This record gives sequence, C-alpha cells and structure tokens, in this order.
Amino acid sequence: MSTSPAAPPITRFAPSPTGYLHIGGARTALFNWLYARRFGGTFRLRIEDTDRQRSTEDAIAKIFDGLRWLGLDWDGEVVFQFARAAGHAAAAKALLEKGLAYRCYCSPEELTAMRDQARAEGRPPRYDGRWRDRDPAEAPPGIAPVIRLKAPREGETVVADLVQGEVRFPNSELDDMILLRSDGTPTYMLSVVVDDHDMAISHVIRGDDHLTNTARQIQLYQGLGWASPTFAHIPLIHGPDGAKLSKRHGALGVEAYRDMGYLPEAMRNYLLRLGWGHGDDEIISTEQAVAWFGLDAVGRSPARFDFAKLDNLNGHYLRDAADERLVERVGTMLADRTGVPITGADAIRLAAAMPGLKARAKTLLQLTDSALFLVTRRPLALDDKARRLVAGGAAKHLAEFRIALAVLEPWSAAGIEAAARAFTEATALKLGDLAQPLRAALTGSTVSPPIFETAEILGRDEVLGRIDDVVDAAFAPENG
RNA sequence: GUCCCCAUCGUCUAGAGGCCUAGGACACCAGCCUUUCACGUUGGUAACACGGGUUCGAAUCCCGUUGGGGACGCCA
Repeated sequence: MSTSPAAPPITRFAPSPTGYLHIGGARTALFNWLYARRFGGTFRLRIEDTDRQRSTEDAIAKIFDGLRWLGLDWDGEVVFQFARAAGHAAAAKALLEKGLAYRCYCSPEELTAMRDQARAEGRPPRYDGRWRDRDPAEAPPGIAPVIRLKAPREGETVVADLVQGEVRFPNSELDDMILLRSDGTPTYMLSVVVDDHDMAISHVIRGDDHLTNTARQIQLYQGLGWASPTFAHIPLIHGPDGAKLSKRHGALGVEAYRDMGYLPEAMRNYLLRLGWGHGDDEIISTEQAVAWFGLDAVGRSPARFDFAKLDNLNGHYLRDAADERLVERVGTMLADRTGVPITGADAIRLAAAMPGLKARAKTLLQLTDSALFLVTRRPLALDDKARRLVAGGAAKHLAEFRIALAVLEPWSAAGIEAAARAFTEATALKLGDLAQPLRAALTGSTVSPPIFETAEILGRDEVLGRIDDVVDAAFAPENG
C-alpha cells in the first residue's frame, strides 16, 4: 500500500529567511516532519541565507517561532547555509577542474540585454552559452567571472518524482546555470545540492514551484558524481483567487494565524488536508497523521485556502482543548484588552465559564470576545439587541424576579432555573420572556452560554447589581 | 513566448474500468433539539471542463481543445 522508504528517511525544511514563515512553507515543513516521523527518520532544518542582502535575523527568529508554535520540532542543529559557502565553492572548483563548469565573463547588463532580445524575438529567455567553449584568454580585463555549469545540451533530464511521477525536461530547455557569482559566493542551485548531499538528505519534499529547478539540480548531482535524493514536489497552496499564495501575494505568516486565534493542532489538521487525504477522514489528530502519512496519497492539483473550513476545524479543537489551557490564553488576551490583569474573582469566573464559552467559539479571538462580559465592571453597556430586550415590560419582570433571586438558597444554576420557571408559570410568561431579558442584563448581549449557569458563575451580588442597573435605567425619569 | 504541472459539488476531497442514479466534509438552505447562540441531529441545493477515441462497459486509460497554475535572476 504505502510506499515506505528503504531506510529511515532524512528530510529537511529549508526556508530562506527573507520574511516570515508563510502558510505554504508551514505546510511543506509539516509534510517533511510527518514523513520523517512516520518512518522513524530525521527532520532537519536548514536556513538558506545565502542572499545576504535580504536575509535577516528577525526572519530567522520568526521561522523558529513559527515552527515551534506549530509543534514541528526539528532534529539536530540548525544548518545555516551561508556558513557552508566555502564547501559550495569547492564543489564548483571541482567541477571546473573536471571541465564540467566554465567561467563566464558576461556582465549583468549583457545578460539582461540577451534576455530582452530573446523575449522580443519570441524565444525563451536563456543564456546562450557564449563563454561555454570560448578561450579564457579572450576574457575582457577587469571583469570578475561567474562560474557556470556546462550542462548537457542533448537528450533530456528526467525527474522521478514521488508525487508528480516521471517528469521529462529536454536539456535544450535548460541553460548553463550560474554556480558561483562573480563575488565568489554560491548560488542557491549549488548550495542546495551540496547541502542536501552533505546532510545526507534522502527525501526532498518541497513545493512544486521547484520542479523545473529539480531538473537543473539533477544535472548538478550528475556532474558532481553524486546520487540524487528522492524528490517529492507537492502542489502549491493557492489563495481564494486561485493564484499562488506567496509572500508577495496575500500569504500570511503563521504568527498571523496564531494571533487570529487559531490553535496549532487545528492548523496542522487543516494544512494536512490540503493536498493529502485519507479516505473520508476529516478530523485527524497529529498522532493519527503520523501513523497514516505517506507521499503516495498526496494529490497533484493545487488547493485553495479556505478560512471557513479552518474555522470549523478550529472550533472542533477548541471544544476539545483543556479548559486550563484556554483560560490561560484567554486570560492574557482579556488582560491585554482591558488593561487589567485577570485575577481573583475574575479568574475564577473565567475558569468556571470556560466549558460553556469554548463550546460556542471558532477562534480564541471570538472566545475572548464572548468572555469579556465576565470581567467587565458595572454598569454594562448593552448592545442594541440587548437593549431592546429589556425595554418596557421586561424590565418590570426582571425587577420582580430579582426579589426571588435575592433570597434564593442555595445559589445554583438549577435553583435559579427552578425559580425562573416558577416565576414564569405564576405570571403566564414563557421561559424565554424572562431568560432573554435576563441574558441581556447579565451579559449585555443576546448570545451567551446558558443563562442560569452564567448567573451562578457571576454570583448573586453581581447578578442583582446587573439587574438593578438595567431596571434603574429603564425606570429613570429621562427614559420614561 | 518557451517548458512543466493540473482539471470531480462554491471550497477541501473520496474515487486506481463495472460496487457511481458519483460518497464525505466545510459553506449554504429547511426541520428537529432548545432560555439565546453554538453543538448535535434529519433532510435539501450542488460536481466528473469540453471534444474525440480505446473498451461489452470510462469520473477512472489515450489524444486534442479549453481553462487554471508554476518555472524561465549573479533571488531562494
């Protein structure tokens, strides 16, 4: 059934630290992590920081944070690619000595002109190999050369991909790529190949935007005389508009999802289902995913990112989450919101209300919103719908019901409910006629956890006070 | 433009020639439950892009068309 590797696989996630860890990268990391964990292998992290201009410390920190938040732990030390530049250059030199690479003295301007002209003439924009067989003696003075791979011009290069199948590229389509820049630093193409080889990476699982690169990289492996790793190119995640989700195009960093109140386990489940499936299963725990994951079930078509489904999954995991964990998160968020730390009676109320609250929220943000009334100081500001509910006769009923509440013993949800039912029976009201205004008075809203339970949690003094606030406002002279 | 990839409900997907009058999930609509909302539950709307083959038989295989996406940097 599931194709298992001959030996424990070694996978890697190799982001470039030029921004945050975006959602597509997160999924790539997840798949690599899952594959390694599934087959008892190793999952490594390599920071591809060879672009010194654009790599930043901040971006590196964000990648670490993002992976940690997602719970994707890596094995061994993080490899920083730039630190290995000398080794990359050595590989290029070796190729040069074998006659499989050459110096090219074209200036960047010359190359741009070459590409522009090709495009203008409807030809593919590629380097024409003008220095491939030219005598280095003809080199113009004062120009530092780049080193290019002398790639085969005949035949084809085939990528045997675990997801995409066998993909063939005519070698005529692949030009002589640059290995070493004129300043002697290695390019991405050279670095990945050398590093993946040196790190003994067995499976390269990455976005399929790298598929064409793979053909070139295979040429490099061949030139270096190394065996290629196994490749698996997973389809990209697209935005709602169907275009590639990238840093430049609407992709959010994982920390944005964290801040929007999504749980890491929900993210993992959602990302897993984008491009991978296991029959009709939808809710898949990470443990289950580790047991089931395989590259043969990865689809080949791109998927669009859909917040509605993420919300649904997050709601599920929220309901599943331990109350203490949610209390801690929501407590912090409430404190940020109100500027007052959640302690004492507020903390007790929040903890008591959590089971009822979490059943109704899709995100931690919503959960925080819905918990706000618990820690808000009187008098509460009622929203429009709530205000309408306590207008007129309802306030009178509340005032009357308050009398019963004031002497109710013991103070419990069941007791309050019994009192409410007795009250409505005696006054020929429907339970909702009392419960809804009560909800409005106690929570300032028309939506909340079960109101009798909520009343118990709030405590008698607070409940009576909140009722008084509403009743007083209703009967204040200026309000008629 | 050239090369490469993709194509099942709005979205994520199941489907590896007959089990498909195409299944599930999200979203949406209606009902039930109910003190509100949510959960849960019942039912509903909704898809094999198109055209040719191959075959007794095609969502599944082949070709083409169309549509979408990706790659074409001294970025990664």
